[in-house]
Amino acid sequence: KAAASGSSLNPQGSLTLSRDLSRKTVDEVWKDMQLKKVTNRDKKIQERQATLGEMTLEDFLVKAGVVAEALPTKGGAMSGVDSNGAFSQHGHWLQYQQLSSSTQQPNVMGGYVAGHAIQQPFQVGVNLVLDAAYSEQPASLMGTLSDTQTPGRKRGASGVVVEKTVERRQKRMIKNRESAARSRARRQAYTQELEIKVSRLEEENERLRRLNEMERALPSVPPPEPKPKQQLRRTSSAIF
Amino acid sequence: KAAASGSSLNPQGSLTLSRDLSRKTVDEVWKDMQLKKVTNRDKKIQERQATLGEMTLEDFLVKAGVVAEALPTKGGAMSGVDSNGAFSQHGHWLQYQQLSSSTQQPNVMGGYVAGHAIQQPFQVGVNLVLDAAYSEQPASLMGTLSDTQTPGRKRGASGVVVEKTVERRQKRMIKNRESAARSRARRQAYTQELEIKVSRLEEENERLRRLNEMERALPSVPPPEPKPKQQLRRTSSAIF
DNA sequence: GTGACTGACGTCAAGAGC
DNA sequence: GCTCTTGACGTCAGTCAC
Repeated sequence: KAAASGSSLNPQGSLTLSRDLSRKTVDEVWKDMQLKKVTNRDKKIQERQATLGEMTLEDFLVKAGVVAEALPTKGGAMSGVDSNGAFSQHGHWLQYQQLSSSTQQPNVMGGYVAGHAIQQPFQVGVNLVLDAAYSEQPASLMGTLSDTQTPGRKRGASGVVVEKTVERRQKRMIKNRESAARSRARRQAYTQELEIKVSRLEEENERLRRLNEMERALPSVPPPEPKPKQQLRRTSSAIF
Repeated sequence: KAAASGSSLNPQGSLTLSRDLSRKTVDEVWKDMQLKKVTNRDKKIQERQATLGEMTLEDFLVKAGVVAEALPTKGGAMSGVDSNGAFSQHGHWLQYQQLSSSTQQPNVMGGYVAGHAIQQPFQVGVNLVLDAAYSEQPASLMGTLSDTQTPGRKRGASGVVVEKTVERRQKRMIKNRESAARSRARRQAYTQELEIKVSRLEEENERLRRLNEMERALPSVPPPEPKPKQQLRRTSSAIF
């Protein structure tokens, strides 16, 4: 295993290629839709169109019933998709995510479960999530602690507030997304550069070593041409 | 910007530390829950909205329906939760994730949904997921489409099938997670090594260069001390 | 085909800098 | 306070090997 990866690991002049370009097409989209992403769309929707749509989600969560009203966006949104165009380009639209957490914060909730752990082998734990939480919390057990966060206001105004919060958060996310991309690119460049540097240095090193040896052997002879190229000195002579 | 990052970018002997250990627990979970889950949840939702009509609804429906039947587990599951106990310790059970895609493939999709979770042993299944949310949808608008796709078998068996699929997928995910971690570690080590190598080479290079120079100056003298440090000679004599 | 590895992305949480 | 950046993680898709 390691070996295999090794090669790729030390690619020296490597890759990264077919990335942006040939991205996805149907499947991707599909996938996105399916998995998480589906989300995105929303995002956009929201983003731009925002308002309604956005809310909607929220609402949805909050109260499913309510929602009804919002959506007529439908198709439009879709097409609109790119509207924002920030980068529509081909691919990925973006995704959005959801919100969720919003309200809830760390602690509170208490419960919750899960945790989880991580790595290694096994564990499995399970969890389940429950989510209901959000929507409904009639919830069973957990309700216990919970519920309630957002003590005070909630329904009435909350919609608005929430919306705002969500929007904001989302925006941040987008920014961060871009930032991450930049960062990644940078890092990659850095690594590549390191590789290059190493090879250059190694080479140079070898050369020096050889030269040294040579010099030791026959002291008198000056380096024939260490760096010929360097030598092209003044062509026309600037006249200082 | 770049500058700032630069420093971090070229850390030379750097970090990476608190990694495995202090992992998370609650939050992770939380997050996952939130995000994905939610997402998923929304996913659905949105789909609708967004695309609107598209099938999502269907999914929804389907799912919902299915879910309902399949998993009434709800609470039960919850409690069951730890059953496996791998380690319950305090926390973590693990997360679950959801799923979505499963069956669907390109085309048809079927819907599906939800899933859930679990782990290992047995699962009991359930997971519930989310759904409930959905559950509700008697929804207004959507009822429209309808139900049913998945021509062939569906209800009856599907639960099982789905569950199986999900389980599998989940397992894969875990594995992949671990693998990714390994890969990451490896890569990091690689980078670090590169950095070290570069600095070593640079140093060596300098040394060689100097040596060379020296040698050129006084040909006859053999290398006085290639490695001065080694020599720590007498301190006090410095009387120049 | 199943499993491992990895490139790429997105997300989050800390931290730096303003 | 804010943003931007980055380390770390998880996820997905694709590849290579068994």
